[in-house]
Amino acid sequence: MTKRHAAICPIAGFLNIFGDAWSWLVVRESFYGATRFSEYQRNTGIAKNVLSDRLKKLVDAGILSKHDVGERGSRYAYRLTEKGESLGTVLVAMVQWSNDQLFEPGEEPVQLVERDSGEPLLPLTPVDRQGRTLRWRDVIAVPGPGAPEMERKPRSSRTDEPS
Amino acid sequence: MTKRHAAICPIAGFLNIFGDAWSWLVVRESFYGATRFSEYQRNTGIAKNVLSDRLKKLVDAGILSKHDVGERGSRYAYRLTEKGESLGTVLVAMVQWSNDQLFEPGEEPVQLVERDSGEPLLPLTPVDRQGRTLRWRDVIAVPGPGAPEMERKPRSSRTDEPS
DNA sequence: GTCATTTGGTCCTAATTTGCAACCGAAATA
DNA sequence: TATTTCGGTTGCAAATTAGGACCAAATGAC
Repeated sequence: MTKRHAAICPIAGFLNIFGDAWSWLVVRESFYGATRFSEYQRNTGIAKNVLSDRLKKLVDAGILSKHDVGERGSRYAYRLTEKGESLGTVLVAMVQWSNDQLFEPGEEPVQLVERDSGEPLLPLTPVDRQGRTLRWRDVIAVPGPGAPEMERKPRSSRTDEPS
Repeated sequence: MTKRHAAICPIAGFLNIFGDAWSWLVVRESFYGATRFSEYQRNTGIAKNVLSDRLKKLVDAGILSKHDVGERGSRYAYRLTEKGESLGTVLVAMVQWSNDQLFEPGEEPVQLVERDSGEPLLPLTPVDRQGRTLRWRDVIAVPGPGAPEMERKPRSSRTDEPS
């Protein structure tokens, strides 16, 4: 994928890496333990040429790393980097949203739990520096230190042209 | 977008709605306060026919609702539904990841803060039912009550053919 | 040593999706 | 009555995707 979105916005930056039908499914498979080309292909059904392209791009983006494993033939393993592992938050947020909004209670195909106890996770919740739980409606986005000179009005808009 | 991913996985379900270059940017604009066709178009640079298509699909998916606003001419306003508002968690997770991994410290273009105090949010953190903070590496996905009969081995794989 | 098999791709073509520009109808406004 | 604005639709060229054929390297079987 060519860079489509101006990188002046964290969401645009995120979508430049993951804003297509397949890249995030590859990330999911990596979290579920897939490492091999054929494994990604079987589990996602993605076309080989597209998978090849996506793996290259995820490696370029520093999400996955590619390792030569000396088994018979030319074999490689893809693994999540630290940068890739740190996507766990986003993955969990997506799974919780889908479980809540896309499936009936009791019909969730996947559940998130603590490894040892099997305890389910509570919904992710915003917390401030004092440790106080916030309501989502009280969380807002404001221009950060690296914001372009023309600042965004709270809850208003500004341009984000594709390149 | 036709349904590409089998809906047996929350991530696949999520990507069936948001797995393209533009839909999530429309969601972002909605969170930032955009309501009008022309506003989405200006702020994202998306082509009109594609925007028209994406808005229809987001309305169909129950993420946005379309309202006839009786201003001059035929004018409509799109607004996030409750289902749409509940995507805030995912949006925040994405923004936090991007700020951490895509920008240098001090270069973040957007910051998440508590509305009244201006306090920055802490990173989203998993918590169990006892209120204990968990480490991400201890959070795992297990088959849920609606899992297909063949169960997924922990951190292993299973098929997810596109339709 | 030779043959077959597996993995991890590349290449080609057809179908689909996108970007872009032109056009259009309804309602207000001049 | 003519003009403007909004929210689209339509048509076309360009880019991207899906699907299949093909292929090289490395091993194991014979």
